[in-house]
Amino acid sequence: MDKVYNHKDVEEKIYKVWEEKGYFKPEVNPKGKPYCIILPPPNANAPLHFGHAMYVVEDVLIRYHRMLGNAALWLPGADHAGFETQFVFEKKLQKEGKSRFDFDRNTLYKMIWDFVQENRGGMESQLRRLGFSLDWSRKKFTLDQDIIKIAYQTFKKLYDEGFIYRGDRLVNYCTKCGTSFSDLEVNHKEQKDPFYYIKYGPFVLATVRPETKFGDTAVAINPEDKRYQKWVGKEIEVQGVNGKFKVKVIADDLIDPNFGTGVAKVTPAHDMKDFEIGKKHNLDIVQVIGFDGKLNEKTGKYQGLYVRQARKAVAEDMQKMGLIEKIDENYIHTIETCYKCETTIEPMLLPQWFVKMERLAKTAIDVLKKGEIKFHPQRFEKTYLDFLENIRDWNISRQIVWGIRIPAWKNSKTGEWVITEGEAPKGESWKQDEDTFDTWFSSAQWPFSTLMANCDCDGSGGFFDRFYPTSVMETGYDILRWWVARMVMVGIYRTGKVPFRNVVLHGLVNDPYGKKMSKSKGNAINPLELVDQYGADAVRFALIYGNATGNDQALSYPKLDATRKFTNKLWNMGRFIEMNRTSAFAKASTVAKALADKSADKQNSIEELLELAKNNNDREMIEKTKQLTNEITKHLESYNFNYAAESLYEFAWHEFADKYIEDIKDRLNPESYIILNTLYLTLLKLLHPFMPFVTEEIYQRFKFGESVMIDKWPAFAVAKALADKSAGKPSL
RNA sequence: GGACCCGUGGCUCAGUUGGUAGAGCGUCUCAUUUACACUGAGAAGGUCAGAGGUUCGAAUCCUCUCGGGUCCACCA
Repeated sequence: MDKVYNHKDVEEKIYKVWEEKGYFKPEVNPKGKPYCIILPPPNANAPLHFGHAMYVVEDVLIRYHRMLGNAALWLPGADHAGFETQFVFEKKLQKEGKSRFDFDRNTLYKMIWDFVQENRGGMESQLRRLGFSLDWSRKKFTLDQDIIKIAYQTFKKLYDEGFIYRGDRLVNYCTKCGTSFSDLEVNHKEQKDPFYYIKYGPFVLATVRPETKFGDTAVAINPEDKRYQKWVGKEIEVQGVNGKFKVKVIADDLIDPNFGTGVAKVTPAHDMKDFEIGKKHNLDIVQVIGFDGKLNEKTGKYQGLYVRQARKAVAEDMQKMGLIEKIDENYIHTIETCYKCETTIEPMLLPQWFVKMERLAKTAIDVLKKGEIKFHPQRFEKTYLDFLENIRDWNISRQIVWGIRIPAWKNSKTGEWVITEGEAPKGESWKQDEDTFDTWFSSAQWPFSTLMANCDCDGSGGFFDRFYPTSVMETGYDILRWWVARMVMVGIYRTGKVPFRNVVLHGLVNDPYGKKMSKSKGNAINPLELVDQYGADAVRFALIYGNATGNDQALSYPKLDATRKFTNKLWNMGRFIEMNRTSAFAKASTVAKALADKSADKQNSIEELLELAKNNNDREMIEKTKQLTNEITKHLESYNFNYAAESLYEFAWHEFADKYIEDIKDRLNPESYIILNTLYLTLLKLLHPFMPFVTEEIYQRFKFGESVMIDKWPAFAVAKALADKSAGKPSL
């Protein structure tokens, strides 16, 4: 063995062998209990960011369970990331002086498809570099035909059972991106805007949006408000910039009598709350802003102006006409913006496909309360419940082409809608809806759709039957609502079972100064650069060590240095043991020599070793290793990865190397050597889920090519040894 | 407006059911050329943000305050 461990000589070579030998497949343990994690599918089009490196937690779990003898399946995939990807692609088009409107739907789709295919391999090879033991033979893409088919079936089932409606409802619309969004995709931002107190018939009312006045169809007050009660039910005449108009005065308790003047104009077509009021009171809905973000023909001379321009123009004209009583210039309120381009969201009346969420949410709440699903750390249950208990219907239509086109056909003659599993209805005059599904609609089905779309090639039944519900869903807490909660709802709906038993959430990896990494800020660090520099094992260990599950962490170079040194320490412990092999047996009997050849590397149970050990320090070390094994097992079972990593680090370095090896140096004999060797191999096994490469490299050198990856977890070995013993098999 | 997280030695963070404060890096002293200088032995360094409470005992539980961050929210 070389003096220094060099990860560059080891990692790619080992990964290749693992993959070629099929070690990533659950078939490695054909009779094992199924254990399954579905990888949160990264965006097929984008390189990995640091969040993805946190999937190391999943690899730790998978490797641990594989060593326990489970049929461990970690299923990879890629997400088409509908809107995200189309957004990136449109930017590229823009640079070339083109726009999406220059192409028809199919051409555009094909162009994005090719664009994604070009970039797709990058993400997969990056996951390999991190050592992730993913079963690549089972990988899926959200736009695979079989996955699409399953999404269609789910949509149809939802439709047939009354969960889907086409809503004439206000949606969050970004006039720049040209699509609507779900409520989750909208950001809220505080902003200072002029607050106009305008004369409105007999009233004065406050508004930030005088330009929507053309769409007013009522004036509202609180029913308890004595000041204005006499006007309720009456029609009033209002002087506007385009002449006089009449509106009704209504009473609604959504109006806060203490806000502004206690009077509000109601513009159902352009305000979420006004829309609610309008529905209750059967008000007309008059749209005055178009999908291009400009005022329309109903606004007279203001037609063609963008909202901001129109606001200014209308306010100035009102000022001239003496219709403004005062302007509060320091009014701070919250506006909605597009999470992608930051344009102010315009609530728009646009028929969209909605999923009724209330009943679905209830099932997802129930499974948590019944304990069928558990969160680690538990505090995230609160976020989950908060979302589900206040859920609103989910707009799943997007006005983009990159995605799964909604399988809904409208009859142009009758206006009737037909939902299918993808095939066009028979007969003429059917036209398919132009919209595609929200990406999260297909992502929400990922645990079951990936498993349904995988057949089990040994003929023992479908993957779905075998691996669903999956064991663990591990992802960043930032997509708990977007993804985890929706997977639970849709999973239960479609299959009758929870999609996973445990949810493990990891935190964000921030830059070394604790700031969120982002491409636009220029502080994003590519995880692969660190893998090059420190080795995958060190990067993996650094992400787990010293950071409680679910907490954010700042990337730390000193920590990476420490973990890299740790890989070298492990290597040199091995080097010491290897170098002393011959000398330890030099004066030994023939039996001992035989052990030196092969049997010294044999898996021994702790109990067998204790029988062998005559030296008290050896006996103590055996006990300590046994304790460590139990401790690590316990920590992994409770998802306390950092405890496990810390215990391993402390034990390996300061107990095993600093004390035990130093002590044993001067008294090596065949017995003590066997103990040393066995305990060291045990340690490698315990470390393997965390540091797969260095442990594998050493293990294979010690065990003549046998792989630690598919060897058994020490606790298992202990139990097995005990069983063998009671069955009368000889020890050693 | 609501919720959550964080505030522990110079820095980054652990601290698992409450039981005399821990790690890595950094600093200082010493040792050794050793399996490993990507080393070993040892040292200094913390009123655990602040205040109050529960308790025999609180970094840990409760209340409040201050500071940093995140998420949710239809006040026109």
